Amino acid sequence: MSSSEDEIVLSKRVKKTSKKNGSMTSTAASELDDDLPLSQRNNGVVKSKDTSVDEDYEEPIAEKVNRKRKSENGSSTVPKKTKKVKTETDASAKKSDKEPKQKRETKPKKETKSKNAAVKAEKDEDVPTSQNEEKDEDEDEGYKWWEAEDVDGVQKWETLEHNGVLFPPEYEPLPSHVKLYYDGKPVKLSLEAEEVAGFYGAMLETDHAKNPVFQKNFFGDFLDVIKETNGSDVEIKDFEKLDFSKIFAHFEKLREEKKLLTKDQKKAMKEEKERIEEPYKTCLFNGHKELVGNFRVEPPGLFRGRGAHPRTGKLKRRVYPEMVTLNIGAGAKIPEAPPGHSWGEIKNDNTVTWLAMWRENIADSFKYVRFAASSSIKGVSDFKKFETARRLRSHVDAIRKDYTKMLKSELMQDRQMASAIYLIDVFALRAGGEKGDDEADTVGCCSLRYEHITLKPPNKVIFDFLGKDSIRFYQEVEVDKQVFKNLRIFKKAPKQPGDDLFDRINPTMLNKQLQNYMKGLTAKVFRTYNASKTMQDQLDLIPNEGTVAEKVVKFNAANRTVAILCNHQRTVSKGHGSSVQKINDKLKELMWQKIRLKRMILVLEPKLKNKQSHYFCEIDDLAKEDEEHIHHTVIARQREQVLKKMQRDNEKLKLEKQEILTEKSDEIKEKMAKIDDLEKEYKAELNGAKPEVKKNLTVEKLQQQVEVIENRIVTTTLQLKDKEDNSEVSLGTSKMNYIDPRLTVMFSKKFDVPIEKLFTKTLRDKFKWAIESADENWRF
DNA sequence: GATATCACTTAGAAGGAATACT
DNA sequence: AGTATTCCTTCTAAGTGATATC
Repeated sequence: MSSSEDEIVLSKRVKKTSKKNGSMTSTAASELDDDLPLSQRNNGVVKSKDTSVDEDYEEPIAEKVNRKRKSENGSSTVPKKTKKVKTETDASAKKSDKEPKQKRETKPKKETKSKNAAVKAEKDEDVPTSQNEEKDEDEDEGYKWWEAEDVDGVQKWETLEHNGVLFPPEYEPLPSHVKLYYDGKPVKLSLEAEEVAGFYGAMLETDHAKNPVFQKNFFGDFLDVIKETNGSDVEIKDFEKLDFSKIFAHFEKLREEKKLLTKDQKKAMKEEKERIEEPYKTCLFNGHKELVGNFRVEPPGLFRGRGAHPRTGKLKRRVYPEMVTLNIGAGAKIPEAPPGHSWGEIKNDNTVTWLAMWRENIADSFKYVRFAASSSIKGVSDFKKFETARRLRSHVDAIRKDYTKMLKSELMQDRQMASAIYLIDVFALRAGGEKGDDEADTVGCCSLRYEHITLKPPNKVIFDFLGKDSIRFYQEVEVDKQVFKNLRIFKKAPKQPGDDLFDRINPTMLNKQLQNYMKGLTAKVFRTYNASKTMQDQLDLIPNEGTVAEKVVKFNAANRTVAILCNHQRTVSKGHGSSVQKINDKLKELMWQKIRLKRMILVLEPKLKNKQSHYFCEIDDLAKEDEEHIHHTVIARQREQVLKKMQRDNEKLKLEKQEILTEKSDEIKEKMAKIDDLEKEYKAELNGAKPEVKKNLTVEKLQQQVEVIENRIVTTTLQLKDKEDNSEVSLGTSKMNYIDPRLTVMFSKKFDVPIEKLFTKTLRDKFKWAIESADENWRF
């Protein structure tokens, strides 16, 4: 492809442009050119991975940036692209381009009022948050001790009581007739091995089970368990020869049976479940009852890694009480471990917020049992998160100005730093920490590699990489000229595919840099800030008019803009393609119905065709083949309906022991004959015959019917568009994590939209603090 | 001062519940 | 009334980032 060509062209351009740009830049460029990345200095070519960043370069930056630029006028040097890129896909967002220069606040002081309100609301809930009140900007006044103490997170609670965790039920063996087969022969397995076989068998029809890596990992671990437990009477060598179909069928059957339970049975089961869960659902936190989040220990199973995860399919082993550490108040009663077991460890650590913890065997990391999202402790930290993002408002101009300047620094490291911050700010990239070989290959800003961006002069960049959860990030955008130049330099030979673009910086350094601008500022704060800022801007564009439903639609459109900014996607549901097709077919059929009605009108009053030519102009729009196709589906559907009804009737008749209807019964024959007639009629119409008009119909009645159909066409079209727009965008994540909930509350109050329409029950619980503190004038 | 450890937030998939459709 | 579709919750994987440790 032309990409290598591009590169050549580009590197030529580097020299040219840098010369043109006067002495400053040209020195910079030449310095940058021979300022080789460490990885290359150390060992010739080698792949990236240089964690040893040259510190000589670090010193000057830290110094330089440390200065706080309070006196800055704050005129934004930031590229307007920010907006353009974000909103392009959203029709309703178009206008936002026009007013990005709303830099209302001159002084940050304003926010104190609403903030205090929020703090007050929290106090009503007895949230221990004395520090928050002071957590204000006012940077000039320097270091604030209480913030530091806060960040240290010294003490998170005074007292803590809970009942431990709920373990998953023990393994329930398969019935004796359900077996795994190998090479056609039944296999006798130990219970442990059978359980593992069951994990795979149950998911036989999923995509996971068809993934070769998943299969290989599963198979390896399965064999291990067999070996460990002396678990098989047949030597199993070849995965392909394993037949799980009987096991799969068994689980299918169980699922079916569960569905068929009566209402009462389901209710009884639910109550039983509740009863068992009851003790674990809540805990006592500083004497208050609080909900616990994930009190259930994760059951064993096969690890479902996302994307191309090297370990997907591995056996996630059962967790026993001996592996679990409980964290509980020193004076509290220690819950009893399940019979025959004991806890691994008991801690009384009040500097952390988890109630229990265990080590997981896939990545050897920790799993925690924590408070629910609605708990006060989570609420406080959520509140703080958004307040930190809000504080960024009064620093962001200076930060943008500074990194814009730093884009031209003579130090490679500074240029990388500035460019990275630019990308994080403008395109909402994540920080991008280093990842290991035993994880999926995904990247964020700092871990972007050569192959993840394509440069198209003069300033177009195409991003194409897999981000968190292996979600693809694909965007063609225009960037700041200097950023473009820098990216070109970062890609310069000898760098090649596989090499880090940003080989002089990492998230730790980047965050250190950001803290120089503002305390508590890290890369992720930019996502929160830009998401909430975008939401505020989008909400500002919505006129206060229309029905509640219409306003909700507009709110969702604003929400969608944010989701797109943050690249929150969902995989297109399995049936999406076909359901779009369905709606399209429905639309065509509606069109046909409308046209047919209009033809009928003309049958009654042919003169109208010329009198109201506009109204009738579309009657010839339908292509003959299309019409024929529609006729066909309509007729087929009617026949099907007759047969279906027959079947239903037959079931009743069977119960009553009466004679069963068949296709030869008179009743059915009669119905079918009618449909046959209709089919002939349609055929005749296709060849130019006039449609038959029922006697009682008048022009007015027909016109009314046309109107009804037209309305249905409009709503169906909208529905289709909405479906397509939303098919791969997930609104929930931004609503839950990025959009300051007080914005939603503000919208609810200002636009008289019940909060229930905007927040689900869970979100209302989680954001109680916001619902009670923000009013219709609240601003992010 | 690099690396390991730990604790926390953010994320989409899956499955169940609620609602719409016919 | 039964089924299809959408909405919501649960689950747990996958990030970020601070700190402890060697």
